[in-house]
Amino acid sequence: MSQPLLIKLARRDELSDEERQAVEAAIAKIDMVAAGRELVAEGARLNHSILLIEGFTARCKILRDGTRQIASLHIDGDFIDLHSFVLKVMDHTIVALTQCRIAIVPHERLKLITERYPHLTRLLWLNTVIDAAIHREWLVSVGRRSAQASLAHLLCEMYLRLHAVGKVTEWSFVLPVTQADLGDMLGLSIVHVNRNVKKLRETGFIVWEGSRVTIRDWDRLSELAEFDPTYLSLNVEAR
Amino acid sequence: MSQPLLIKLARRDELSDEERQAVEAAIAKIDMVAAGRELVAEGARLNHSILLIEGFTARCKILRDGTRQIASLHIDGDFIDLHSFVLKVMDHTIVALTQCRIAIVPHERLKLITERYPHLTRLLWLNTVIDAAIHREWLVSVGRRSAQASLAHLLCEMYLRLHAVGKVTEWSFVLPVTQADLGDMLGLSIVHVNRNVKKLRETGFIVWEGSRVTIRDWDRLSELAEFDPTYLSLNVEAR
DNA sequence: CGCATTCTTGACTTACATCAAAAGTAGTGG
DNA sequence: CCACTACTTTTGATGTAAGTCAAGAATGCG
Repeated sequence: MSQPLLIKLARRDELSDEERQAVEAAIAKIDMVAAGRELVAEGARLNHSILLIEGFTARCKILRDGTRQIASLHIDGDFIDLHSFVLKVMDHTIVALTQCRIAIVPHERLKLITERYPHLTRLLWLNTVIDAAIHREWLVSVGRRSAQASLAHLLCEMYLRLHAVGKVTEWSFVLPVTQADLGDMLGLSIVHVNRNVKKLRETGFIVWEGSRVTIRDWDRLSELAEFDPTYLSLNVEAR
Repeated sequence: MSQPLLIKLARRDELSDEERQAVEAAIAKIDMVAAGRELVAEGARLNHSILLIEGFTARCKILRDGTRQIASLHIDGDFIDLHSFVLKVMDHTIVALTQCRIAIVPHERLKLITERYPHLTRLLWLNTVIDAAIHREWLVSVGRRSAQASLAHLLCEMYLRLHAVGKVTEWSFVLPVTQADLGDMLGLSIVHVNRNVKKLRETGFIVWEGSRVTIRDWDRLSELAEFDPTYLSLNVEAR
């Protein structure tokens, strides 16, 4: 149960021992990857998927003029390119924001899971559907929320997701992203991010020093962000 | 094979007769829904999924102040809330933009498919993963593309998707959305949409009269949009 | 210590929003 | 078939959130 993916899955539904073993058995090998490295390249044709065991990665699309849009952030236990199992050709890039420990899972073994473990298959499917729900929520931020509300929303999301895998202590967590990265997530310029982080700090709802964020007033922060955690599906259900 | 979902699946991988029958057998009943009606409400707990047989629907999130963000548009053959099969509680709303013919598919029958037809399960899974890819592409539009490029990108996407289910004749298709809807898709105001539709018309790459769009210069339109169709996975592969 | 990022702030510009109102289009019913 | 209403499209005038350019300060790293 050191495997954070198992923690993550067990947050959504009960897992049998057999299913836990099936997940462990799917892993072919473990690798370390340095910060800044590209884990998956857009256009690549893959025969394995990557499971993030520890670290932060970003799922992004890069435009011709060099600007980029980050579509989601991933943390311990996220099956970051489970997509490639059915997509075959990747439509986006995945980069490591920090040093990462990853597990390589051959598509052949995932196929076996779909043939033998329908319930586990549904839970993995759920994982990709939650990713889509996160994209939708980000779309709302970029399209309709103010810069300040978008930042607040991101902090609420990361707090809950990190909490779910045990990476929060006393309302405090590490978010190793630069303000340039934040701009690429929220569709904003660096300067505008900087000014709105400042405004958010001035509310006193959070303390944000370096890469450490501490939430001081969850109620008012989530109110400001109009945050509703439903999309993260953080409840145990028979699925 | 009247079922447009089967056309859509067959565009991505070969389907056996048994699988085709399994899809047909999953349908419990067919309903008609009037334009403007809400098909699925945010927060609803469902025990069936909806397959769109004919019509246009929008997947959207509604904010407190009444503004909304549309996260994707759906057409004939889209399994519009297959998500709910694993999510259980919906995080967004689905509205009918036109009159729609829909099929009701009980979750019980989908569960049976996951137990008996692993390959068909992977194809359905692929459907939800393509939805996520569409969200990502829209995120790029809203976050990083100009209003004009975003509009052009949307037209390219809808052209290819409608083409894939046989709803295009000679570069021409019907897109029954108002400029207010377009604003909600691209995170823009009605006025700004109107001005950019005008600019796009002036390029001569398209003709857009009422709800009918005709593409006159695909190369330059897709160039303007920086459109890459990879994300739609419109190729047959063993999945 | 020196170099490279990242953060911060100021000055100025621009894409897009808001407000307002006219003109076009479509559906309804008498 | 026309009159009525409701919605949609279009345009102008003006305001504002966010972008760009630039440069100094802080931070971190070899």
